[in-house]
Amino acid sequence: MTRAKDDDLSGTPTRYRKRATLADVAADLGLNASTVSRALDPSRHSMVSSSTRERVVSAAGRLGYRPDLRARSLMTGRTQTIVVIAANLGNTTVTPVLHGVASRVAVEGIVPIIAETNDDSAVLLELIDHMLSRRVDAIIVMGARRQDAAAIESAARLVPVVVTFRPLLDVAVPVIMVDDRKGGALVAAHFASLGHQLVAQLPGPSDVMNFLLRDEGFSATAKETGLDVVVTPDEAEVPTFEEGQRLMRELLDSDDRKPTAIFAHNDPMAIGAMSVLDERGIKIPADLSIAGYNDMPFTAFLACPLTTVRYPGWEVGHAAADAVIRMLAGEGKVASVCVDPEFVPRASTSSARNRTAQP
Amino acid sequence: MTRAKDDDLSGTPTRYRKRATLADVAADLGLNASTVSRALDPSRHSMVSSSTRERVVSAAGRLGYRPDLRARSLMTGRTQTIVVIAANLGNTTVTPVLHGVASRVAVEGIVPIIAETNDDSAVLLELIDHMLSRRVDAIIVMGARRQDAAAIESAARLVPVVVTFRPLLDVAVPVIMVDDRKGGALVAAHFASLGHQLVAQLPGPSDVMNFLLRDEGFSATAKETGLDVVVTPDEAEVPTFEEGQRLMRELLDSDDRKPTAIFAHNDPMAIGAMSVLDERGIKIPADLSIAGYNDMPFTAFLACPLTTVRYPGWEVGHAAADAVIRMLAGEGKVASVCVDPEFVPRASTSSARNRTAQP
DNA sequence: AGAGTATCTGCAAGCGCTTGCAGAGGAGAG
DNA sequence: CTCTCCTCTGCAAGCGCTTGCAGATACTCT
Repeated sequence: MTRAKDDDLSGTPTRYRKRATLADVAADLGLNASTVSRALDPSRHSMVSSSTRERVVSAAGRLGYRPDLRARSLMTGRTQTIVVIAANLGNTTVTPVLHGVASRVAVEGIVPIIAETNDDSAVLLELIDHMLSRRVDAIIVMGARRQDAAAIESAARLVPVVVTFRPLLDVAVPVIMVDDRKGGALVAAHFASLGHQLVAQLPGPSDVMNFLLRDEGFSATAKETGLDVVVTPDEAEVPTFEEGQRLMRELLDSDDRKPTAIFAHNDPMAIGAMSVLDERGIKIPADLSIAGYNDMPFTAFLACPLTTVRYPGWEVGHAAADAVIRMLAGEGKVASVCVDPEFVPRASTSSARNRTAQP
Repeated sequence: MTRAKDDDLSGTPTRYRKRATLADVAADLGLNASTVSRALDPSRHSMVSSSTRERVVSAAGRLGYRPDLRARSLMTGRTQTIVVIAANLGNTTVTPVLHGVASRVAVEGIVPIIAETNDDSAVLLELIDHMLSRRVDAIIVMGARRQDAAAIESAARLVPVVVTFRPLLDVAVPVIMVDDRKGGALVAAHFASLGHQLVAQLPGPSDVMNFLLRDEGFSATAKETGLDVVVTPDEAEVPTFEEGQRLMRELLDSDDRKPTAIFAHNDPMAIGAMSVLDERGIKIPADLSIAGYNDMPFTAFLACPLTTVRYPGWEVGHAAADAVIRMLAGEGKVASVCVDPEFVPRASTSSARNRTAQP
């Protein structure tokens, strides 16, 4: 590999302009690079006479000078970068979190960069490693599974790290989470209040805390309110539309007693389940009530508007960013945060009273 | 500002471990940093004896050494980074594009980083500037508007830049686009084939090429097939659910003749329009046919499954990444690409024959 | 045995920036 | 007029890495 910058390009039709350096603008003005550096930095403005400052600014503009952030960060020790690592950007629930993060870090002059793991632990590890090599100032992990805890803690010895979106228990970093246990409880309480007696879940993968907690909250409240829960034989490998279909089919095809209300652990799974019910001519909510989780966009406009639980993503992202920024500022002990979800009843759940006997 | 790295942290409760450098592992082994550097780089492996190579690898592991990519890139001239700047990550259509990009660059050992403009030109310019300062190797712009062309061309003099997702005409960089003109034409042809005679559009903002082209394609084919098009008084400022509602209301409330089929320029607008129709008791497709654009997830499971046009996002992303990578490789003239969209008929459009007279 | 050739390692420069220190020059005080 | 102090600029080191070159071994061949 030759020294790419000048050589590689020289023979090719497309040429990219060489970038002006601090030394270039200094030379242009017969100044020293250090003076130019000071003149261009607002916080060191005052060390330079206003006349040279003006000359520097104009020359920098003329030459199209842009500071090289790599070189700068090498000296300052800060890259002014934080990275948020998401499992899957296609998940509409993550977007508000990203926006919450962006809105918090923007005021610090920090640019968040985003990376995606495709929900693959191996990719997560690689990405963490890569970002450490890149010397990002902090990491927000949005897509962790339980087995990732060790890697996260190890990264946390090097830079501030927080875990959010998918919480982890017993991890030695701040966790910014939504109270999914309460979310699950809300759904169970709703089912109970509608008079259901036999209900079931379409559980997401239990190695993701969110789903485990939804299950716990749902089950606990079901017990308290005397709701009978059909144990679902299987859980989704990934919490998707397709897996929702599969689980719904399994439930329908099993020899178990048939529940009158179903709690799908997220909206895509609920919609998958609804598509199966539609196939089989089972009416929602007349024959079967169904609730989802997350309040995805447009869930209000499905064939049957979906009862769900709103995930307060923006708030979560904001809190997560706030946590890493405080850690960056040297604040010693940064606390974990738990945000409340909000129940959103719609038409897909209804009273169990006038239900016909099970087929 | 003091030298942050060591000083700032020293007094605080949280301490972050100092990172091992090449010099550290060299010192540990009594070697020179250059030897360690060579031992750790697969492509220069062979310049170093296998015994020292093993010692180096083990010492590097023991000390937790991670190369500093900033410093490396300063020497190599490549950051191995490309950035994709999207307008809005909440738009589910962008995700497949991102995945297409990622899948193409991964094989080059390049990590794509993602940034978001919130569809704000000022933010786009800032972001481009920032990424140039960061010395990213290339930029993929996914959220451009017409007025951004100059800034994009100016960036393109420094690094490879391609424009995609929202194409720009007359911009001196490769454009990877979907043939939205054809997409619009497909919808008009569909309406004509169903026997509609009077139709209308809910247009997206015309300073975004996609919408302009959809309009052109739709209008041209409408003319060819003898379709009469009600001129919509207004266009959406942003192509959202809410603007879809607003435009639909305007159309319904105007004194114009009432169309029997509507082409909303994207799915969220179509869904907004549907919500208004639902409010007013207008049945889809019995009273009014409606088509959207993009084939967002779950549009098949709306109250009325939506006829739409699939946006081949993955293919677009892949092609865009391929273009910048070829530019990076010094390939002179990289061509623009135009990918075909795919028509997806569903239940929201139907024959106009047995339509009642207009109210 | 001596010359020639691989093979391996070290040296030092330099990527583009920041920053402590020192020096030049001018202003103000005595 | 001298001494001090302040303002402004330059010098040089160094952040952590790569890389051309040179030197030191070890190995082959005649």
